[in-house]
Amino acid sequence: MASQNGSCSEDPGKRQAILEQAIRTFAELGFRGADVQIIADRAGVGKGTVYRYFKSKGDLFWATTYEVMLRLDRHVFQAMEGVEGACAKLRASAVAYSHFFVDDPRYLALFLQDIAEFRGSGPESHREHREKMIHKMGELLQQGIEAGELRPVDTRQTTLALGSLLFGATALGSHLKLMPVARMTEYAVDIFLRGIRSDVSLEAEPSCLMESRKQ
Amino acid sequence: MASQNGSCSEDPGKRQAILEQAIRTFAELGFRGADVQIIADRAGVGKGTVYRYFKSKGDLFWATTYEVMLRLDRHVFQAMEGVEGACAKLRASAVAYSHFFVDDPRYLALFLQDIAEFRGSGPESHREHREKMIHKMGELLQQGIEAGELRPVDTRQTTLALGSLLFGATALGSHLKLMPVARMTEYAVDIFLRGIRSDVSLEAEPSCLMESRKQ
DNA sequence: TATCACGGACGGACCAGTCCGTCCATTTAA
DNA sequence: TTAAATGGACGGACTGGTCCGTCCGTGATA
Repeated sequence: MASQNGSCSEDPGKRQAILEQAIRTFAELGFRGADVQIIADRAGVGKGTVYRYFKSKGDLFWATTYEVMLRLDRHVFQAMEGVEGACAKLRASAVAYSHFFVDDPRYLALFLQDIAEFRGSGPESHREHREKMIHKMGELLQQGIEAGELRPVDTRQTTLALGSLLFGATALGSHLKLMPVARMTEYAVDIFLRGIRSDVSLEAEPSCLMESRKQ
Repeated sequence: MASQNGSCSEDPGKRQAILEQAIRTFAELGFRGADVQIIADRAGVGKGTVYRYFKSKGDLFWATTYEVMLRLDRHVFQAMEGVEGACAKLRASAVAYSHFFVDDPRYLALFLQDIAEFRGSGPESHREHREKMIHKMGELLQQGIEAGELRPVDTRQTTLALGSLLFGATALGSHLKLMPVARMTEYAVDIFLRGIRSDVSLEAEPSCLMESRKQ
């Protein structure tokens, strides 16, 4: 994923410019559809220069998905700062997650490319980072359980289930256009939360789903 | 999606053979990676023959995704036959859904191609069929609500949320290989069900998630 | 002048869709 | 019943175009 460097001196600004245009171009045209020449043109460099900073087209692609992973990570965990309570934190993370992809659909396109084209394979670094994010979410759940706000669920499985829900809602929602993604996500997360909340917590603060019973 | 026919006589068997090999090849190599020549070779016909049965490579691709949609539909709704109760039916459909893609990963690859490459666009027929499936699931939820087994949730939104969960669990699960897909799906659906079950139904038949409280 | 980052022309591989000659099944004529 | 004629389904060579990765000439810098 990293630039292979060798002995040449590299300009981080130029590297970043190429990366940024790669995100844009891969998202628009897909991995195969994206001509490296276009990325070079957009970044204002020659094609040879692209190959100086990145070993191959594939390498460049991995660098872009890694970059987006980092951005998603920052975005989601920043959104949880200052929020109190496990349920509220989870909801905040879900909202941030869906906004991340709705605000910039290129990111979603890139992730889908990754999965569709490369079956989510990719360098070890990607896997490691993913594992780190899963772990962080797991800890958050654990705190919620210890605080009595959540039932004692399996934290890893629950994290993966929540991740699946968010990914599915975002991917399907964005593409099938059956309903606004943000609303869809919030609704789905509410159901999910009601499913993992402790009964005590449920009585204390009924979810919006409960309210619909009045209808 | 349909073969454009014109005035030539067509052999349904040959069409089916081409379609079958197209599923296989698109799944293995992706839309762009799949050479029509390979599909032709595998189906035991000439390349020209492929273009006799399908207007273009894209047309052939739509025909394959439509075919898979039909199979998924049959598979899921067949699994619900003879099952009593809304929750049990939903669980059965979820299990069938995940099995459909786990048993034949080509189907998942095809769907992901569809979303990644074509942004879920595609002929009107696809949209219509999808809408029909959503409607059928919605009716099922409605029956569960009327029977008092489920809380009075919005059936369409809930269907979409469940669909998102299933899709996400299958797609992420299959590719990230973090956990067996079937187990992941069952777990996620249990959480989901607990979130939409009526309290009465919950007391009567505690979900497996409840049991984990004993730990 | 020597060094080196850089750009872009180029080689070669690959592929969608077309088009024409072949071959087979069916029909007509003897 | 056999032989010739006809039409159209079929195969695959071919064309026009695309795109990856390399390599070499150029211009900036020290």
